[in-house]
Amino acid sequence: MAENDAVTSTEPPPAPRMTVGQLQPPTIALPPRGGVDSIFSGSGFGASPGPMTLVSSFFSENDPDSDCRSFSQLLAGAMASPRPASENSSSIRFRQSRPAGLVVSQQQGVFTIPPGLSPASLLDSPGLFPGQGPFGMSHQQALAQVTAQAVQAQANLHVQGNFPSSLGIGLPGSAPFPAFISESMQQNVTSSALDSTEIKEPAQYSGMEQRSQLSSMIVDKPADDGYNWRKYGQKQVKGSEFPRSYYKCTHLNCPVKKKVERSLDGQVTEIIYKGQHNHPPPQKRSKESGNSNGNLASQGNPELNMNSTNEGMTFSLSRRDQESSQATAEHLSSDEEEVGNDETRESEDEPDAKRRYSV
DNA sequence: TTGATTTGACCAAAG
DNA sequence: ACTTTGGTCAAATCA
Repeated sequence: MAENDAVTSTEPPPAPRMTVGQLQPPTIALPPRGGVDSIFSGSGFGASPGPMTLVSSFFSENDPDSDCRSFSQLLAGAMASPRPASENSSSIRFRQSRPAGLVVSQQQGVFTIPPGLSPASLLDSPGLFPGQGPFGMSHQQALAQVTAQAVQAQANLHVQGNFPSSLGIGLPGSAPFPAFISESMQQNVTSSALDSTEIKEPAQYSGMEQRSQLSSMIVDKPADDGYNWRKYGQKQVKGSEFPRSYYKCTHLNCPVKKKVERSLDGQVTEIIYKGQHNHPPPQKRSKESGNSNGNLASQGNPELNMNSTNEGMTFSLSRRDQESSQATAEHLSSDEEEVGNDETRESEDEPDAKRRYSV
């Protein structure tokens, strides 16, 4: 499965995911499938506009080469240096990247942002920008910048209504984003902007202010999916140190599923949504609201990343990841060991996959 | 007692 | 065609 050295644009039909980690150009390639379209235009409900929009906006907007630091760029910087394509492979992604550093999935096409995450968290998270950014700015600054841009993008989206998807936060599962955003986005969701495989958004945000706003927003509403999920499986993914949990939307006919990877601490390293909700999110906080994936974010863990793709969105990055990333950045060469933190310790203790994460 | 979670096994897809 | 890995199922367990 890791073979896509190229961009995930051609990810498998099921759930194309975009990962941020990629050092690739900010452009996010969406699956040919129009998943995005479908998502947005498809079922209006949960179909969430993807957070990717948001993210994508920053990424795509900024050229990798351009001076603007796009999220991806920042990430890239954090990652230290782009790894060979082969490393980008999903399998490796975790190995090196994850523990190492950004949880941000290195999967191509998937880009992650802290999901429940609050941008603030993001900012705080050293993982993204270990030490100092390549650009000379501290990772926090970089994050701030990125966040600001993201926020801006979101804001713009809202206003424009074209971008609905970006905030997709409404996402299928629910986006870890601020509820209000999610809702708004959902309402505004339109497929127009998302039709194209590549989503680009201008990132012209002045910055800090927005960032503050965004942060506030996010902080206020950590990520709540708003949907109820039932766990139906868990598996240790090969390149990952953390197990992946599989959830289904408990709604009657809702086909939506999501994969959540959590670190030992219970922090979500990555969340991938698959499918679209056929129903409106139970806005009331169901038990799930705080639990499944969203709960992670809700839990207040600073770590969250979100990736959205046509059908699926991925959220990743966790505090530990960030931390790890930091460490990783420093010790890129030692891939898995980088995570010398709790997780590592636990991992060692329970090498096997079957560890349970209290959810 | 019911529903959710856990966990090993099975199946399918991809390499 | 085989091997590996991811995803899902289903029985057992727990709350």
